[in-house]
Amino acid sequence: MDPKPVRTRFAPSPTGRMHLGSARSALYPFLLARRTGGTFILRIEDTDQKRFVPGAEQELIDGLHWLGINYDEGPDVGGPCGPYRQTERREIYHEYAWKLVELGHAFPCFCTPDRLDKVRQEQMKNKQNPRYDGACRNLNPDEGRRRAASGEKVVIRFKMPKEGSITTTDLLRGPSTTENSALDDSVLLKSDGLPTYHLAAMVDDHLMEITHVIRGSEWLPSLPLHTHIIRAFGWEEPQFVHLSVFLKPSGKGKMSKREAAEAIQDGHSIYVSEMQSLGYIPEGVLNWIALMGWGVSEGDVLTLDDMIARFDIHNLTPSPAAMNFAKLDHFNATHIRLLRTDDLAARVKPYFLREGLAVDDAKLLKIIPLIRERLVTLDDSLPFAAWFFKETVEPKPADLVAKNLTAAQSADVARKAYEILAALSEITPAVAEPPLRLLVEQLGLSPNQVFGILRVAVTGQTVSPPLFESMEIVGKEKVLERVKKAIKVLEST
RNA sequence: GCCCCCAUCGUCUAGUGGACCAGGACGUGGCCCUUUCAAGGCUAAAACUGGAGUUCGAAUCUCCACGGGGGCACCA
Repeated sequence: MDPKPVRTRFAPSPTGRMHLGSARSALYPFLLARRTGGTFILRIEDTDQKRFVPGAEQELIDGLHWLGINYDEGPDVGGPCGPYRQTERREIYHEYAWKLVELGHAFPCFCTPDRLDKVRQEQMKNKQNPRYDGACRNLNPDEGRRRAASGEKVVIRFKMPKEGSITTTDLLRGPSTTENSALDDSVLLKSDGLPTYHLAAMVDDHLMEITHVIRGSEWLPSLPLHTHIIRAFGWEEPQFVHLSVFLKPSGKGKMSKREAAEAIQDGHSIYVSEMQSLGYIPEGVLNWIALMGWGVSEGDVLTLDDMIARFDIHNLTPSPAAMNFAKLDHFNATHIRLLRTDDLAARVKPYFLREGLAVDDAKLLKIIPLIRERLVTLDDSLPFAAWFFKETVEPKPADLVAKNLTAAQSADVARKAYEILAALSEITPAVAEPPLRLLVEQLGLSPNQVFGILRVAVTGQTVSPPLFESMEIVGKEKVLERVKKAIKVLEST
C-alpha cells in the first residue's frame, strides 16, 4: 500500500459553462479523496487569457457547492499549497521553465508565429506531420537567456529526445509505449510569460503533491509529453486516470452546442447551473453522472455518502458513455421519493413562489405526501399542487362531464354527492369515502365517473393528487363551494 | 494525413479462462393493483462487432479487419 495520503484535484479552466462532464471530472477525484481520508483540491487553470470568461470561476464554485462536492483547498478557501489560481503563480512557472532549460530538457525559442505558420503549411502541403522544425533547438542557452532578458519575445519549448521511446501508464488502460520521434517540442512557457497546460499542470500537481491525476481522456495523447516533463524534473509520477467522454444520446459523437440546445427543448440540460431551475436535485444528477463511467453490479441508487463508501477507482470504465436523460429522470424521481417530507417541502417551495403563489407552509407539508411519488422533477409539483394555493379553480365545463354521461346526468351526480358531503361533520378520507362509494353503487356508475366529476370540480383539473386526501386539505367549506359552482356550470351547459 | 484510445441488450453497465443457454439498472411490451396521474408487485422481449489464433475450455488472452471516439496550437 502506498503510505502517502491521497491528494486529488479538479482543475477546470474558466472558459465557459460548467457542464455535466466537468461535474463528473470533479466527482471522481472528490470520491477518491473522501473514500481514503485524503484531500480534494480545486485549482483554477486560467492561463489562457484569450478564452477567459468572467464569472466562469464563480459558476464552477456554485456548481460544486450545489452538488455537494466540497473541496479542502481552493482559490476561495485557501490552503497550504496556494495560490490556487494559475495566473497568480506565474513566477513559479517561469522559474521551473528556465530550470528545465538549465537541465538541458528545454530551450528558449525565438521563432515568430508567422514563420511557424509557414512551416506548418509547408509541412501539410507535403503531407508531413505538422511539427516544430527545431530552428532554435541548438541555440546557445546563455545567448538565449541574454536575448530573453533584453526583452525579446521568447517561448520555452520542451527538448524532446529524437530517439528512444517512453512507456506511460494509465490506471484504467495499462502501460503504453510511444516513440519519442512521434512527439513534438511542445511550448511550455508562452511569450506572454504564462505557461501552457503541459507545464502548469505538471508543476502544480507536483507542488500540490497530487497523488492521482483524474482528468478527461482528451489528455491521453499528451501523457507521454507529461511523463517526459515529470521525469526531466526528476519528480515522482502520480497515478494517471483518464476518464471517458460523454457522448450525445444517440451515442454518435460527443455533446455539442447543438445537442445542448436540443436537450433544453426537452426539459433537460448538460449545464449544471440549469439543472436546479429545471427541477433536478443534486442527488439525482450526481447518481446519474456517477454511473456513467463507473460500473456497479447491483444496487445503483446511491447518495453521495453511498458513493464515498463504495467508490473504487478500478471500477471506472474507459469507454465513452452516451447521455441518457431518461435515466436522469429516473434517478431524480427516485431520490425525490427518498427525501424526508420537510426536506422535500423546503425544496419544492421556491417553485411555487417562482409562480407568484402564496405558500402556506403547514399546508404544503400536508400536500407533500400526496405528490411525492408523482414527481420526476421538483417543478412537476406545480401541475399537481398549484391549485391548492389558489382561491378559486376554473374547471373546463367539458371536463366536468363524466365519461358516458350527459351534462345533465353529471349535474345530477354532482348534486347527490353535494348532499352527502354537506351532511358530513368533516371531510376526511375515512368519513367521506364510504358514503360516496355507496352512492357510486346505488347509481350503478363507476368510481371513475363519480370521483372524476368531483375531482374536476374541486381541483379544476382531470389529473390531481388522490381526491379524498386533497379534499381534506382544501377543507369542507371550499369543497362544497366548488361542487356547487360545478353544478351550476353543468346545468348551464 | 499521422498518432492514441475504446468495443457485452436501444442506453448505462456486471463480468479479469470453466460457477454465463451472460447478471443488474433505465427504457419498451404484458399482467396485477387502482378514483385520475403516479408509485408498487410480477413478467416478457433484448447483447458478447467480425475473422484468425492460444487453450481440454474464451465474453474474458493475442493478432488482424470493420466500427466508434479522442488528439495532433504561444487552447485547455
